This record gives sequence, structure tokens and C-alpha cells, in this order.
Amino acid sequence: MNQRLPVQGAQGDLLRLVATGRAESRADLARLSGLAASSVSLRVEELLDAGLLAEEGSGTSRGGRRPRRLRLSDTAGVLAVADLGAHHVRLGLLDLSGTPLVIEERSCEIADGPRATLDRIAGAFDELLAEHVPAAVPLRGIGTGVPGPVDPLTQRVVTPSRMPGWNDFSVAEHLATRYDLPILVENDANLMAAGEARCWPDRRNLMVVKAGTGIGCGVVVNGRLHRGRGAAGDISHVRVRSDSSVICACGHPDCLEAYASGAALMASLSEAGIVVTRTGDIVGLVNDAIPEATSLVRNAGRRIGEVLTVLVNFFNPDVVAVGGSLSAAEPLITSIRAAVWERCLPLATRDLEVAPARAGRDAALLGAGALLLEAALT
Amino acid sequence: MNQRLPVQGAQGDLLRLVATGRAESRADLARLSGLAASSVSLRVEELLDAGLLAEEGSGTSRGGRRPRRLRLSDTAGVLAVADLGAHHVRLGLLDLSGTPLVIEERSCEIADGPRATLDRIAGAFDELLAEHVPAAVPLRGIGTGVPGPVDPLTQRVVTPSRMPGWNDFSVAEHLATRYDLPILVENDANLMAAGEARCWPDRRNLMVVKAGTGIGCGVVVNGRLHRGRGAAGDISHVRVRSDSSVICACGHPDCLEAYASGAALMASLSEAGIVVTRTGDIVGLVNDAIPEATSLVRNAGRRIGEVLTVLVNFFNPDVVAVGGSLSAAEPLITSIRAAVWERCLPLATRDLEVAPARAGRDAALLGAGALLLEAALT
DNA sequence: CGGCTTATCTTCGATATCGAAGGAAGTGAG
DNA sequence: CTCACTTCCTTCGATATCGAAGATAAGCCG
Repeated sequence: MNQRLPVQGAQGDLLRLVATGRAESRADLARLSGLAASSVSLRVEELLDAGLLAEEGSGTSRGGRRPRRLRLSDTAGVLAVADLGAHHVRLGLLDLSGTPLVIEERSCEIADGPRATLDRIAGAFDELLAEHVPAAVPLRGIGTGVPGPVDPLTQRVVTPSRMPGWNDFSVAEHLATRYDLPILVENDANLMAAGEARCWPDRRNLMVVKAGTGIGCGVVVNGRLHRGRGAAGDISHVRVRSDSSVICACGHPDCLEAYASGAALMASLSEAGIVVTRTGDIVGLVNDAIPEATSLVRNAGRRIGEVLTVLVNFFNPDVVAVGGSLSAAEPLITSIRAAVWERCLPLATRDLEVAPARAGRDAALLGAGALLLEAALT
Repeated sequence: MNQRLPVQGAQGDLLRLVATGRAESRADLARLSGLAASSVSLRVEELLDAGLLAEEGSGTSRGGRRPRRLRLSDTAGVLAVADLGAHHVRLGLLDLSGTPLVIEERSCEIADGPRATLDRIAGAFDELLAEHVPAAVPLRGIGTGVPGPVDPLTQRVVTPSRMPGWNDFSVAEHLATRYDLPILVENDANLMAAGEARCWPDRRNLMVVKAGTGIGCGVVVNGRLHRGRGAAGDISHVRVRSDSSVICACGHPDCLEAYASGAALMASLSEAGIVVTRTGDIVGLVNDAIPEATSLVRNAGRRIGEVLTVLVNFFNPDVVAVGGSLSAAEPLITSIRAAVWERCLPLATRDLEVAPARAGRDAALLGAGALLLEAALT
């Protein structure tokens, strides 16, 4: 059953606060929303009657009467989210708070083109719904991550590399022929940033770096994902300082990803006679103290850190979170930190945290859930 | 007479729309504010009665009845603003819409310390008010720009260079002993950005570069000044690529401002036997086609452009505006553009404007006015 | 020139929210 | 154990805003 969230005005604001875990009681809602306690009481009554919220036990006393705990109702609804890669897709169902109900990975070739790929994903969603969700629980929205830029105005994929047929394709329109629901289409690095932001409460400005086969970055400004015109956060083609010169796949010399991406590290290891087939295996080599691997990863971290230095001075984030398959290599994080601390202004790094990402491998799916909830409540 | 703006709730929202020039009628206000026409009518009546708005003639018909034009009342109030330099201060009075009533420049040594400097400024404000403003027109706020970082949480100056006695000084508290009014303290590059933003309506993301004796940058994200932790936008100490190595005054090698600031250009010209005493004179040399000057300015533009490339890819601004005393040198702007276009992602520069700043030499004062109005209405 | 449509602004009953007061149930000190 | 204070949530009259309808005055077309 597909059904948009039946809320309006202050109801949506209150539902959001409960769904995101920030409020568990009417008193919490009054404090956080700015509404009078009487108004909160009336609106919560409506949300309870609509089957979107439920009461469950009592909360902790803060010196006076215990509050009645509110939670999302089991029948509030689910969100279907997917994160497309070049050769596979990770997809699943989340409840409105973003808690996964089921997540799967399936093979899928993005080169098959958008219609075929999206129809397969939709089919997978329908299967998961039939298998895991009672009929009385409605689907409330669809979210899709793609490995290329998405224009925020047109919601179309824009000049993606290695995605034939996708340029200027409206993913949302295609999915809308099948679902009359809020639909989200977003770049995967941006979804990752949105997902990571949920793990850093009270931090309003984040940079989320993806150090994987490629290098990407998502940006959160004042608690909101910053898209720019669809390419915001791109650091992979920043020119780095180097004694030699390496031509990047994009045609320019000395791009960051020509030196510091997982793909570049694999190529360098191959030249040293060490064959790796997956970026993640580099972490294993580092853990085994293979000198060539450790040196390359340190170098990569230093280069990434040098680029981040410019951005940290400019943006003054609260957090730089590093994710992606290389991020488990500790020398990567420590050399990023060293480079940032060495050249950043003291004020820019005061209270800055440079840390491994916390959201895990499903950051993008969780980010899709967060953005989709927002779309469904607006 | 000092008096805070007597508005609340929707009144402030509507006053802001008229003061910033975006609305001139009740119908405009209804469209822009989202309030019902009836609500707008009631609130506007209250603002008219309070002497904050006035009606004046009729507007242009849009196919139906002509609207009644609304404007700020002459008695709505004034704002006192100042922009401190190392050796002088530029200060004046603006009406609530930011239109200057009077602007003056006075000599003033920041090295005298904060108390002496701020008391002089306050005395100057009192003189200007007595001389230029009828007693019935109230002062509504005080704004001050300083040439160092300001922590947005504590509103204190933080580790400024060449400003003895100012570190950790609360400018706002000092001024509050004299004025019971909203008080703004902000970094001058940030004020410049806020002032420049007013000249680019409908542009939500701007970078405003100041190319003067030093190099600075202010950032506007989604229509709001981005402060970070007080040092956001700082690009002067970004390390640039160079064959040689120049130690910056901060102690690090190869900072942007060691190569591209007006001070650096003056030093290079001096080494070539061309003595300049003010950064602005370099523009005259360029206009006279002195080869050394033109070459240096082009080089400076290229270096600034290379740094901006990283930031444009990352932030995807709508506008990069270049101000400061060197910005009148056309080769500076054209070589910044060339560097940005050469290395930026196509999507990042789509619809991007790299242009000379429009706000003129009082951008910081106008920015102070805009931020102060916001402070007064919040 | 007249009739129709459009736009602006006002009026008024309906709805949402506020703010004060009060009931219920906690906590902690004496 | 009692009393005073705190916190949570509800009730109710006051206030703000909405939405529909209407008055007024434009513009445009036949």
C-alpha cells in the first residue's frame, strides 16, 4: 500500500522530532518545537489518532512528574531506499526513523541503462515489501542514490562518468510512473554525508570524505546537506603538489585521485609486484605491515590532508569524517590529521574532529532515509 | 534616542521584507511571506500605526487593481555602523534599509587598544547623530567591523594579528555599557561578504574575495553569512604551488598572501626598483602598462584563481566577487577567471559568475547594516 | 464603450496557537 | 512522614492566522 504521510503544519514538525529520535515526550516536543505545551498536546492527540505515533510506558523524571513516552507507531510506515554502484546495488527498507528493517546487496549493471536498472530496483523493492512488511503498513517514499552528480533543480543525473544513457535522465519521473509517493534522487557521496551527519548530533557543519576506489566528499552546512549545483564537495580533481606529474583519467595532470585514490594505490602496488584485486585488501596489507602498502597509504593520507587543509580553513567544519573502504587503515586517518593540523589556522582546527566515519557501510542508505523523511514531511 | 524595534512575530518578517526592498505592497508581502492576505493587512496596519511603515502613492498594476505602495517610514530609525582598519575607521549612519545617511573616514589607531578605540567610535556616532538625525528618529542598533576573527559564540575577537590588547576582548559588552541596543561585532571580510550579497539578489551562495594589502574571503551559504568558528573563508594562508619558496609572515612557507597579496606585490616591485606606497597605486601602474606591474598582478590572479578552483569545486557558489584595492586591475580578474575555468569541473562552473565586486568601498558598512537589521528583528 | 477578467485589499467566521491556571505525580529536605 | 517545589500534561479564554467571500479599481478585448 502506497500512501503519503497524512500530516500538515505543526504535525509534521512534531513527527519529525520523534522520528529522528530527538523527542520522546510532549514536554520534549514543546521544548524543541517552540510550540506551547497546549498546542503540542492537541497535535500529538491527532498523530496518535492517525496511527503515526504511539505511547509506550513512562520516561525518566526530571524532578517532577514522569513524562509519557512517545514513539513512532509500528504502522507509521516504511521507506524504500537504494544505493547504486557500477556493478551492484545495495537496497532495503527502513522505518520512518531510519532504522533498517531489511538490507540486501544484489548484482546490477549500471551500464544496462537507467530504465532497466530502475525497473529491477523497483521489482526488488516490491519483493522486499511483500516479504517483510505487513499489508497494513504503508510505503511512504522511495530514495535512490546514484554514483554521479544530480542537479538539485531538475533532479536529473548530470554528465556522469561511466554511466552510459544516464545523462539528463530524470530518475524521479521514471519512478513516479510506478509510485505516487515522494521520491528522492541524490548523489551517493551526498547520501553518505547525510547518513554520517545522523551520527554526529549537535554538529552542524561536517565534511564526509569517502576514501575508496575513488575519492569523494559530501558537505553538511548548518545541519543541511549542501548540494551546490550537484557537484559540491568534489575534491577528486583538485591539483596537488608533486615532484613528478601524473595524468588523471580526466585528462588533467596531478589530480588528487591520480595519487590518492584506492585505484591509484592498487596501480602503484601492482608496479611493486603486489597484486591487489579490491581496494579493501589494501587495508589488510597495511595491517600486515607490508612497507610498500603502508607508505602508499600514508602518502595518500598526506595528500588528502593537504587538500582538506584548504577546505577546513575555508569552511571551518566541526567534523571531518573519513569513510570508504580505505578508511579502516589507521595510517590514512593519522596522516590526514597530521597534514590538517600542520597547516590549518589554529582557530579553524579548534574543536575540530578528524575521525573515522561512524555510520558504517550503509551510511548512504541511512542518509537516503533521513532525506526522504524530510521530503515526506515537507 | 535609543530604542529597540518594537515588533514581534510576523511584524518583524514583514518589516524585513520592506526594509530589504523585496516587497512594496501588501500583495508582495503576502506572496513573499506566505501569510494570508488578511493577516498581512492586519499586521501592516499595526506597522503603519507604529510609525515603522508608510504608504506612498500607488504601484504598478499587474493586470488588476494597482497596489498601495509601502515604504519604510522616515521615523523608522537609523543604524550606526563602523569598519575599523589598522590606522583609520570608516563609519556612518544608515537607515533601516541600509541606505547611507552619512559616511565618514577618521584616523584612528587600532593599536591604542579596544577601550580607547571603541570610545572614540562611540563619540563619533554621537556627533553624527546630533548633527544629522532629528531627535524623533531613534537609533536602533550598533554595528562594528574589526580586522580580525570574531568567535560567533562568544562574540569576542580571537587571536588577531597586529591588534595588541584585543584578543578575547568583548566588543559587544563594552559597547553595551553605552547603548542598550542590538550590537553587532563581525570580522571585516565577513561584513564585506554580507554587503556584497545585497548586490546579487537571487544568488544564495557567494564567495567574496578581498584582494587588497592582505587577502581575505567571506562566504554566504543559502543566503546566510557562514562564519564557521570565526575564521571561515580564510584563504590567505593556503599553500600554493611554486618553484621557489617564500616564507610568509606567519612562519609557514608559500602561503598565498606571500605571493599574491598587495603587500607582496609592493615588495616585488620595490625589488625591481619601482617604489609604490599604497596597494591601490599598483592599479595605476597596470593601467599605465608598466610590464613588471602587469606581470605581477597576472601572476597574483593566477595564484588566487588556483586556490579558488579548489573552493569552487567544493562549494559550487553562484558568484565569486572580487573586491579590495587590487580588484580594479582588470588583469587580476581575467587571470582569476582563466585559472578557475581551466581546472574546475564543468558542472561547478555552470552559471558561475566571477566578477568585480559591486558593493564598492563601503561594502563592509552596508553589510553591517544588513546584519544589524537582522539582529534587530530577531 | 461595455462587459469580463484580473489584481488588490478588506471583512468575517473558522482554525491554530498562545498563555495562564490547574490537576496529577514526582523529588527532596526537614 | 509531611510539605514545598518541580515537572508533565490538560483545560480554557485570548490572540493570530487562515480561507472564503466581497468591494473596488484596474486592464483588455470585442
